[in-house]
Amino acid sequence: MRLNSTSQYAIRILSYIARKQDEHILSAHELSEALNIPYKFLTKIMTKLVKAEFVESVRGRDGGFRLKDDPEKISIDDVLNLFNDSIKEEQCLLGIGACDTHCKCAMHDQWMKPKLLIQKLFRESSIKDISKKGSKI
Amino acid sequence: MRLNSTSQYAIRILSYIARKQDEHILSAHELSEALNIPYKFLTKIMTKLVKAEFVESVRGRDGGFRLKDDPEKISIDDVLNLFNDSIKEEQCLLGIGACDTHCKCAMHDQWMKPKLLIQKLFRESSIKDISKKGSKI
DNA sequence: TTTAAATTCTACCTAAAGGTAGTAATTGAT
DNA sequence: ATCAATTACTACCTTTAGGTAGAATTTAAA
Ligand code: SF4
Ligand code: SF4
Repeated sequence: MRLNSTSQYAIRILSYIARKQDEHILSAHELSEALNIPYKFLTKIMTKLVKAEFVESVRGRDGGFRLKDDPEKISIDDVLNLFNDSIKEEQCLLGIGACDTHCKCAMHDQWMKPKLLIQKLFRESSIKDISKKGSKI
Repeated sequence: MRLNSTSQYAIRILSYIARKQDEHILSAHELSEALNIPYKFLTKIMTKLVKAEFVESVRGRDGGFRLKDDPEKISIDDVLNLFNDSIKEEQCLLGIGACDTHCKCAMHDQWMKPKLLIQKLFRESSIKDISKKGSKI
């Protein structure tokens, strides 16, 4: 019952870039060290973020990464979707799925509340929100 | 962001046994077919449930499984704990952990609400609750 | 006492997540 | 032109979750 590591890394990466990119462009080495993410694994995530057009890369010496869009335009849910890790409408607690109002497990209704809260949290939080000064990434 | 298959299976198994055990003892074959869980995988889960003393087994011909305790005494959280799948106090959204009130990510406070709701749901729901007639398992 | 239906044990297999290694390509600075 | 710092690409490795196979053990009934 947790986000997978790759999604967690991706959110922290984007958030860190958002916070620092006005000072200087961010290299994979800096990101790896600052965020304590294995370098080789980080570069793998970066190429996914580049292909998904969340960030754009500058190759060659003095290269690095910067956000392609404004950080308030990227929601957490957008990022999670890239890694198949968001909470979908049909998300089921017991893995049966496709139940309806007449036939459902006893936990279904209680499961809706936290589920909707999490969906809302992911959809309404942007990378800008979580990159605010003073907050941990 | 979901329960692992093994936990889901275990909850459904216990719930099914709770509902049917007054009629007859439940064999692995019946459970496997009724719940659509691969037979060999189910028997593996059953031995864990036996060792954890959620169910007791009757070996040999006409054997099977029955609950060891009253179904209202087994909470969903108890079951999830057996499979390292419950939501812990320190459960973190971004995987950084060990943050405090002064230093936390921007999502921490919003994450508390759904997290507490889910904890409550798991702790206050028993196998009896979810095995009620008319509800899917 | 044999048989068949059941659980239990040990060992293995497969797929996915998480992570690593090495090399090629790009590019600014010297 | 060369070099060093950088991203991009391809391929592999390790761990964990999920699942399978087969034989051993137990027991009620014929
Ligand atoms: S009723 Fe229960 S089993 Fe059915 S879809 Fe909802 S959570 Fe899943
Ligand atoms: S503040 Fe954020 S990163 Fe820190 S423990 Fe809470 S959820 Fe995790």
